[in-house]
Amino acid sequence: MAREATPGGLDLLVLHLLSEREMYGYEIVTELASRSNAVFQMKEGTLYPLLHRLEKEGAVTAYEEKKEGRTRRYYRITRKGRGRLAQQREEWREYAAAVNAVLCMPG
Amino acid sequence: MAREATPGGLDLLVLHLLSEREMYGYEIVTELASRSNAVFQMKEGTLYPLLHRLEKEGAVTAYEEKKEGRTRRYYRITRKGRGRLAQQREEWREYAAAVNAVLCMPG
DNA sequence: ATATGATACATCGTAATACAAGGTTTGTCA
DNA sequence: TGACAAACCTTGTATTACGATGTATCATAT
Repeated sequence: MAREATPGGLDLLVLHLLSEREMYGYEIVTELASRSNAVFQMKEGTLYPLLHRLEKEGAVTAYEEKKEGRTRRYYRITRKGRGRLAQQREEWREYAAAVNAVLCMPG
Repeated sequence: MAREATPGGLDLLVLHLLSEREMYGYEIVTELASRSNAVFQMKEGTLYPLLHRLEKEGAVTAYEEKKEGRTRRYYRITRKGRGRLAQQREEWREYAAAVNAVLCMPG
């Protein structure tokens, strides 16, 4: 299908969380689980490569900080990242509507 | 994430169409495009292997028929296929709700 | 008469994605 | 002290959808 349609795009979820506040990797995993009522149980082997990729692409920046005795790597969304987020949000909306249309399900 | 959650599952869309009536491959492609307002433009390189897999798994059966001068391979959903359809429909519903929950979007 | 494009099937190689499995360090609590 | 949670990471692997390409038949336009 249209590649952009792939809503497996975890980018969308991660970028959205970071658009609300800075977070570190492990926190993203737990936050996703809690907000989705445990539907999303993102694995670390999925998240960390994803964050590194987003950083390389300039959608997020990162810095390390020691907090509560732990060294954490915090991520902050960039202007570019916000642009992508808006676009992916729209793609998700379109995709979901299309699936529901095919299934004859109400939005 | 949860593997089952992957709504990239085109199986869902294809099985749903076949649950309404028998269809042949090429028809599925055009039907998906028309119902989704051209959001879904499934490629033949995607569909045919998918149908073969569904057949091997016993979710559909197939038979060839000459109609309108063309030899077509029609697919019919099986009981097993209907079971899977119901399950995937539920998974889609759950997945979409979870995404919307994370994004703070209304259903 | 012939060329083009739509119909209809198919396969093969490739890129992206998420995961499983494994590993390290530090802190907390029994 | 030992176990477990927090927090980061990498490598290999399976799945998925796609691009490219191929074949054959039929309709339509030139």
